[in-house]
Amino acid sequence: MTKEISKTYSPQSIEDKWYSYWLSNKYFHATPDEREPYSIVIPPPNVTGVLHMGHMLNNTIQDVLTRRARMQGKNACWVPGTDHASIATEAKVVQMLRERGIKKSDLSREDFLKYAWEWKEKYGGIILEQLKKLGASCDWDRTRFTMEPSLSEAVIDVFIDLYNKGLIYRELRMVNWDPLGKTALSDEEVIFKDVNSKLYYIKYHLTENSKNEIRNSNHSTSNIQHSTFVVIATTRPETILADAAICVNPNDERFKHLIGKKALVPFINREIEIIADEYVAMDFGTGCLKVTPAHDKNDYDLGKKHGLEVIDILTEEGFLNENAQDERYIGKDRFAVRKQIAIDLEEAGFIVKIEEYKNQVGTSERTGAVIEPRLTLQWWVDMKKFLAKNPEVLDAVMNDEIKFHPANMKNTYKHWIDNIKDWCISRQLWWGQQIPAWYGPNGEFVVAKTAEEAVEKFRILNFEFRISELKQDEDVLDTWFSSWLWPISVFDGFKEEGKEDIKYFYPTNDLVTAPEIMFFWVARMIMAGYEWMGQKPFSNVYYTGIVRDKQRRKMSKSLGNSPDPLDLIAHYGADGVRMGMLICSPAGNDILFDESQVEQGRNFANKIWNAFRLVKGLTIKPDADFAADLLASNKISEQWFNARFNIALAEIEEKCKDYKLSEALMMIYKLIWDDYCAWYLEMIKPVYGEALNQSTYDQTVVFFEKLMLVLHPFMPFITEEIWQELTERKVGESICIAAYPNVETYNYTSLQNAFETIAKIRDLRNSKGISPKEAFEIVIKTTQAELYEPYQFLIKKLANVSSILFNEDAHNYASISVSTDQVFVKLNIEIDAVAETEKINKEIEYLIGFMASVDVKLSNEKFVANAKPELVEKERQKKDDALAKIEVLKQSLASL
RNA sequence: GGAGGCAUAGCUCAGCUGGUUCAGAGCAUCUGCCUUACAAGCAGAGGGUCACAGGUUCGAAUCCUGUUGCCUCCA
Repeated sequence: MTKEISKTYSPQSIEDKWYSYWLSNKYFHATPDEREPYSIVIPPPNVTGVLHMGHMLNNTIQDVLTRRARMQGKNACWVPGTDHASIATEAKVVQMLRERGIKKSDLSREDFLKYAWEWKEKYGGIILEQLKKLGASCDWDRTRFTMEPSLSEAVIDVFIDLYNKGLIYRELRMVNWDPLGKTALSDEEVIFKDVNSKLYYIKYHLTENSKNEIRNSNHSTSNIQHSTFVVIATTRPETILADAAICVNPNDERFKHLIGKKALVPFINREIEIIADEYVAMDFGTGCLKVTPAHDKNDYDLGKKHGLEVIDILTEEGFLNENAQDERYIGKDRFAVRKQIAIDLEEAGFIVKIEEYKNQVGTSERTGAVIEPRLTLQWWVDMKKFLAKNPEVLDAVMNDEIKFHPANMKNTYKHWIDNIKDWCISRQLWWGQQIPAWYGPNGEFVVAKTAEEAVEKFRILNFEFRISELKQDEDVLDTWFSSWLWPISVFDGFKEEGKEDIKYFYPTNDLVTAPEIMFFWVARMIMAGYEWMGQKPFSNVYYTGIVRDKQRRKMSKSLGNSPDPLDLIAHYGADGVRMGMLICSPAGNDILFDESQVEQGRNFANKIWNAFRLVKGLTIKPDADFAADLLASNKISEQWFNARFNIALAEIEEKCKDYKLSEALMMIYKLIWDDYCAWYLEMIKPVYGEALNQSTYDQTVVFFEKLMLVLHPFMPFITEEIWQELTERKVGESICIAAYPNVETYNYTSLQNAFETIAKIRDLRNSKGISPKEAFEIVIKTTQAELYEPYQFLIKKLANVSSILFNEDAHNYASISVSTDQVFVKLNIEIDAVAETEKINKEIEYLIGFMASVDVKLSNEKFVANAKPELVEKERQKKDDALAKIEVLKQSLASL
């Protein structure tokens, strides 16, 4: 041994060393060539984001897939990049400015964007640097950003294209309004949360006229109350100031006489009519519904139907405006008003009762603000029309042209597609692609790429405007309106020239993402793929789970239960963290993250490291220097492991094909730890101070290399380190681009009985408290000595046995059963004959019972008639084996 | 309210078209070992009426029905 290898594996220096080696050799850079392509586009993280555990899981999986493909000879390309995340980033920039004492409203659009770009240059892309620590084998030369000029241009072109195709329209509609972000949101960006709130029962007095009319009418049947007021129930008492009507069900006997009468809104005494519509549920609340068209989607529809006035009492920040009429509330936040008005109503005697109530409120996915339905002019994509034009969007998923893993996600996808709503794509923000719509002085508009083109388009419509008269739409597009183009735009698929990349790498192979963005992103990429490429964007979608803590809570900053991935890597090494994340995270399942898993990963790395120490530390001599029986025994060991390896490799490939990566990794783990380390290395390891024969050593190194190749996609760093050290490598060689092993033919040698004998002897030693250093003599009673004879050397070595005899007298030995045979062990302590007899009798008893159950089956005519013949044969075999076993046991009894 | 899913060892999960590769794996636990690659280790062991109740079948963890509990998505 030339140099000392440390006893524990220390990943830190090794990881940095190899990552920069990989980068400088450009192993991850891919350009089209004659090989089969393999491509993945990264789900672009927010440009200002930092790496969290979800990213770790997601990107580890992508890296495993990419590295496997690369080693399997494909031209693998994993495209990294970031998303401009309009609302999230803008919110961060606004906050940064506020901390510096600058208000967004005091800035011009241009100045604000200058600050935003500065911020992006400073903090953007940190996350990509962090991914390098994880070992991500992205093609960094291809790093893209959704707001870089060429990608933005694609977004604008796509908008114009869709507009020209009649798939985009502008309309005044009720939208989800985020009062914090001061922008509209799509339905997908609204998260519903359960809240405890109160249901207020509020009196609305009837007008004097109405009261008189009721008194004078013939409605005085017994079930009519002659109240002078109606009672409504609401969870949002502040919105009474925006009420436009009260609505009852026309079939509701309690209120029939009130229809057409008028009531007064408390405090402001606005007269509102009592109208009738079957929409009102008679059994909810009081049966009287206040109608507030400006602040509720359903009320808006109801108001439209009945021609009601829309009274909007909220500002874009969610404060009450002049329309609220009551001085006490104007200019105050809606939640403050809710509290105050409840008190005021109560004092003024308008409150009948207040109940505890559980309901759901929509909140903004990005800012967390409670959503207000708000009537605004927005841009929409007509999704029904879009899907009618592209039926493949649903079909491809349903017929597995695009395969979802796990497959049950298909149902969710279908449900969403079947119930699709139009997509609100305009956002009242500045950070993003500005909508290419141009307005003339009187509100007339055209959609055009530039002001010049807009002038031209207006001219065609017979409007003569100068550029200075035109005003571009203030809004930007939804972030997802750029990310849905990602698999196309990262390969410059919208450009006229330079089509090599898109032709070669599109459609991509795999997409790895979280299930919660199936609608936001996955579905829309599929739409974009068929609309502009006429092809699916990817063939497989792997949905990862959500990373939770041990108590199943989501990892979040506020709970403080999310470890910093970089700290974990620093502690345990990237390989350890990757292994820990993947070892128990089947596709679609949430992963319950616990640091002990990462510890397991680190321990595994250490185990491999020590196997490496052993192999490197061996002294080697030519085969000629060794006895024939030892060489033969080593050959057997080699043959056995070779078989094990190939069997396992076939299974691993099967699992990977099914995207069952955690199961594949578990198999590799056991292959290395149990088969290679615990069995194989122990089998061939020379006794202390002696050498190993050359041919076995060579084979042992080959096995080790193959194991490193198979493990490399999962644990890239340690495998590279060992692979480089196992044998001489040329400059520029790397495991990254080494060929992945293929399943080869093998001779299977069953060491089953030998292994069982070893295990049982060890157990015997253990249970009797005998030191492993004490050697035993054993006698094997069997009719199949060939199952043991060739492996005597192994049995002696691994179980510390001094001599093996076959079918000799074994009086006063301890006995153990191995398969259908009986092995007798000479212990240097007194055998308790009574206890031994009892043990054997128990075994016989069990076998008799077992045989009886087999007999029941075999004597069942229907079983024999219906079951597969080989199954019946198996049952017969079982019976024969049991009989043989009983015979052996009886003999042992006799010899005691 | 609608849709889908899950329930197997203390924990996380495998168990394909029903039948000895059917009750399995890893971790955790327990016992004994510092046996010169590794105590981040070695050698072993114990743990489950496969949620409950029916049904189909010669045979059910597996198929069907219902019940209960949990989760996810949508409204």
